[in-house]
Amino acid sequence: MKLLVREVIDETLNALKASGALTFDVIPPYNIEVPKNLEHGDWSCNVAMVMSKAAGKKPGDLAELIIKGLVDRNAIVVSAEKAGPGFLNFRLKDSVFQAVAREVLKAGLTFGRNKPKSTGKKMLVEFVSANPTGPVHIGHARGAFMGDAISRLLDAAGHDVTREFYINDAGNQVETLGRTIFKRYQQLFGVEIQLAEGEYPAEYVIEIAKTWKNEVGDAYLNKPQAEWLPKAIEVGIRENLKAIRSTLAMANISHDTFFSEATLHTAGKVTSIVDVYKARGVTYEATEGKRREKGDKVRSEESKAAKYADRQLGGTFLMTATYQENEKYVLKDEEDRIILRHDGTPVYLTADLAYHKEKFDRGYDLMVDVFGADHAGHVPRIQSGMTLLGFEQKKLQFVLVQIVRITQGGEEVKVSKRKGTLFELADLIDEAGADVCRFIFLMKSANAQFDFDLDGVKKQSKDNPVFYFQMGHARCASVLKKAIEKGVPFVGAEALTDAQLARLVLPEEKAMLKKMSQLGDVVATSAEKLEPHHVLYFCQELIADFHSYFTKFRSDPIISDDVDKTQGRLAMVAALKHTLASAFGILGIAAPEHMEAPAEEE
RNA sequence: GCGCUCAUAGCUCAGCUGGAUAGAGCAUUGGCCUUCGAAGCCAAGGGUCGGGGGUUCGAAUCCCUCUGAGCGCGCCA
Repeated sequence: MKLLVREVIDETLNALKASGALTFDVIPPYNIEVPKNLEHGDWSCNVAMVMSKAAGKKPGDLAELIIKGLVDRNAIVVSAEKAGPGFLNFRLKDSVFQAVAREVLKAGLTFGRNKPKSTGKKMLVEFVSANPTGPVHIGHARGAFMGDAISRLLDAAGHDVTREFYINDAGNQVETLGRTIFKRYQQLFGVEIQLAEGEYPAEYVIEIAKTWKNEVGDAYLNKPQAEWLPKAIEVGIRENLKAIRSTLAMANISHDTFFSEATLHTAGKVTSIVDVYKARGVTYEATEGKRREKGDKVRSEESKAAKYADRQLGGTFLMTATYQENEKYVLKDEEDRIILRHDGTPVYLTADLAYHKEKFDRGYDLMVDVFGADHAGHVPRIQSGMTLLGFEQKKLQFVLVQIVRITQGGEEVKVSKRKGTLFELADLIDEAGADVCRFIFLMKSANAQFDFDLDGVKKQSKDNPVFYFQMGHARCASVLKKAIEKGVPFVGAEALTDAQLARLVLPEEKAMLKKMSQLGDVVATSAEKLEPHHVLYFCQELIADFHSYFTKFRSDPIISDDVDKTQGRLAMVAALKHTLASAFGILGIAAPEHMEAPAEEE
């Protein structure tokens, strides 16, 4: 619908240019939007204000010129007016609104989406990537739902999307896991054990030990560490990943690929990336923390750098901060980062750089990393590292989800893996339902910090906005069902006549049709910005309009004795149902046909 | 101390690359069910968009500055 208006404006401007009435090079980007105030027309355009300078005319004069010379080949415009500082306000024929219903019905559940993989662009979304040392807990939840929704959004925008989970299955943390599992394994044979600082006291480790014992008996009980440790790690990662996947499945989230950090090491990709950097001349050797930094940094005495100073023995550094082009710093990082310790072993960053190089080598048009805000400091290092390899930085984008504070009874619930007091995502979904959890996380933009109130989501009440949404869809379904019961089922898009559609003339009906027509735009801009919440708010407005319409015309119901009017209105309801279902699919929440009445609370 | 993110109604949050009178939900108050779902609707109250400068036809939106909050600042991952 908006495109039709754009067509009129573009053609008008070109015609004015051809006739010499107007001079400009190209039409600058301008907006066509829905005015807040209905009196300002159906669609409003700011082109006259935007073009004012380039055309050398006042916005008002330009607007009048456009209105006078309007080229409306499809005859869609009823009126065009100049308003305010130079807005162009258009009113369109009813038939243009009515056509939206037909368009939606034709597209069905894919309305508002581009054809799958039609853009030819390959995209990778990495999200969750929880350490395989324990279950998915509530701290991962926001990133998990966000990453999933972004994937669905990019998919709906017509891109070829791969969802990836990066498994940190190398390094100290999985070794600690392995040691803890072995201790629990020993314990199952009556050995007295004592967990060390940093080891995992939680229940699930005992379960893993039991599984292991069931599989191998006492085979590893008296073996040396060199034999039991790799085995314990293997079992631990396997079992934890199994649990992670099943939790994600509960949340309606799935990944296409699981990428193992360990394979980077075994394939030699971690050491080889160091060689690449060395060959490019962007590394240097330094000792005892004598790395280079931008300016003089003042660190507080309690900083971790000071705390672990005795472990900082120097090694090979990458110029993530001090690399220069034309004697200017071009990278965002603040200090250079070590990539090889003094004994030649790589650090976590080194593997992560190798991982991101791997992603670039796979040839994606866009790579998205969904991180928690506590990893924000990691971003400039990876960006710098990729720039130093000559990769295009804007192909790699980071979505940082802010920390979620979990509260219950007004008090903060701490999420701590180490202490075994973790609040698992699986438990939350059990209690609140997957759609509710997903919805609450997707309601906010990634940048917004917020408190997640456990008491609120557990209640099936008005605190649960997802019910409002699903009710909107269920109500559409209910109306269509009622029509069947009353013997006047909706005839369907094919049999629907223009005369029937022409009965959709109420301002409320036109407003809903106009809004429906915008789903494609909302999806496009949301995908562009990697912000799923716009789709959610779009649904909210549409549903509010429908509820309001439904109530207002209670005495002039959708289903009446007037057959043509009934069919016209049913067409709109069916279109609305498809629009909502399509949008819900992009968000990943269910579109139920029916909802149970809530339990009465006394 | 430095960096990132943020500050909008009593609370939780939207506000699209600057646009016309700043919105929604919850909460509060008052209305609306003999009819297609009242998990709904209508109405009211509630705002110097954290403070101050700047950019221009026009700023919640862009720039600077101050204040306040969260996160980060390890050769852990």
